[in-house]
Amino acid sequence: MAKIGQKLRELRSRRQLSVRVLAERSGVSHSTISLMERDSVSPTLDTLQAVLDAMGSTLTGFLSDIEKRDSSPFYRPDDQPEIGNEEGISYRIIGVNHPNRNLLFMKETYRVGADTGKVISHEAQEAGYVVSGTVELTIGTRIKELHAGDAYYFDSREPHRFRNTGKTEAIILSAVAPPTY
Amino acid sequence: MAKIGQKLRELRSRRQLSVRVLAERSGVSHSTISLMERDSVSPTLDTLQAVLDAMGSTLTGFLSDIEKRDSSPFYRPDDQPEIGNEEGISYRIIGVNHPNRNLLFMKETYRVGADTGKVISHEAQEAGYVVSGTVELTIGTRIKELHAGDAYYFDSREPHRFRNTGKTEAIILSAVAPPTY
DNA sequence: GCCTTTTGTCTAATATTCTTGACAAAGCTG
DNA sequence: CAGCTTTGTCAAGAATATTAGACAAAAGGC
Repeated sequence: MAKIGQKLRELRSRRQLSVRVLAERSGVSHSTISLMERDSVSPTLDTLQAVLDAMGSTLTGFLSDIEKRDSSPFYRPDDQPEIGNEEGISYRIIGVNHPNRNLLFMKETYRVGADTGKVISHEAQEAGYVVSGTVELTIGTRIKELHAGDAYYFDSREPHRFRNTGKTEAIILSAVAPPTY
Repeated sequence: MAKIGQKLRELRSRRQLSVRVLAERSGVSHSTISLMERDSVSPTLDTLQAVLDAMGSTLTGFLSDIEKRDSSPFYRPDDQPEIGNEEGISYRIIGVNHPNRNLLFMKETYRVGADTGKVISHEAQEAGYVVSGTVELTIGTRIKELHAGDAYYFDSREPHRFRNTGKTEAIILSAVAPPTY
């Protein structure tokens, strides 16, 4: 359960509003507000928005404060969730907890023979560094085999393809921005 | 109902995840995800967060995109919600829709005789300009009567008090930053 | 002091979200 | 084409959020 109660009450107190006045102004019942402030419910997006509206706040503004509060800047392996799906390819994200991220940083792992196939992404730029293994990278019509120490930087709009052509697992550290992701 | 469905589906498609895979990974049932993507429910904060987590996204990042989409930079009087409470005093906020606001801009209206009483705010700075009317402003131990054209700038930590000492309604335009508000 | 109003919380009933399981359509395999 | 898997959606029940109303405690008013 997201702990938004305290912050919610702070906002209300600062405005010197009673639970009931805020209720009437937001169109949400007084009991719901009371419950929310004590973290005994996980409010619906709509009701939370209604309450924040009535106080001149926004979901984004409000939640970014909340998320900042319990976000650590350190990420051990366990804190790097897998976001990919493809067979034999792992994308582990660094910085999940960062509220308003404008950078997607990942650790990519390719099994022997793994292949992304042709990919065309949204508008963004992408850079990476091969930590270990061998990866054949195709960008548009250009192909190159990259080894540990090699790197790349391209526009995600161009069709691109990663393929592990080596005999061992390949590891890449990469960054994408902006992360409309 | 907040229209998050489309964006949610975008995120999922981009990762080439099926509804069911995302369901398993997030711990949220497949049907719920389907419902969310078609905007037929207003999800709970918890479930939305769970789904976003599974895709390496965050509430803030996700919602700021959503709110950006339908936020107009223009605010007519009707779009300037009242956020105050005190008798005879109106605080109308400019820029409610702006997702990640770091400035609180307000139009304050004081009826004849209206008085805020002594106020001590959180850490912030505050500036304002008297548009019309007469306002007696107390900051710490300093008192001054301000008329149309006069202005002020002080640290919100200092106890302050606004009082309409004129014979007409007084109007102030003010700004506070940061708006932990 | 006594009355009234306002404060936040709690409870029972209602409305909504969420889940489990079933369904048809589309894609794949042979 | 038949059979199998995977796709997203739908329907009924379980779980949870939300509401209306009652309650006690605190705050004024006189």
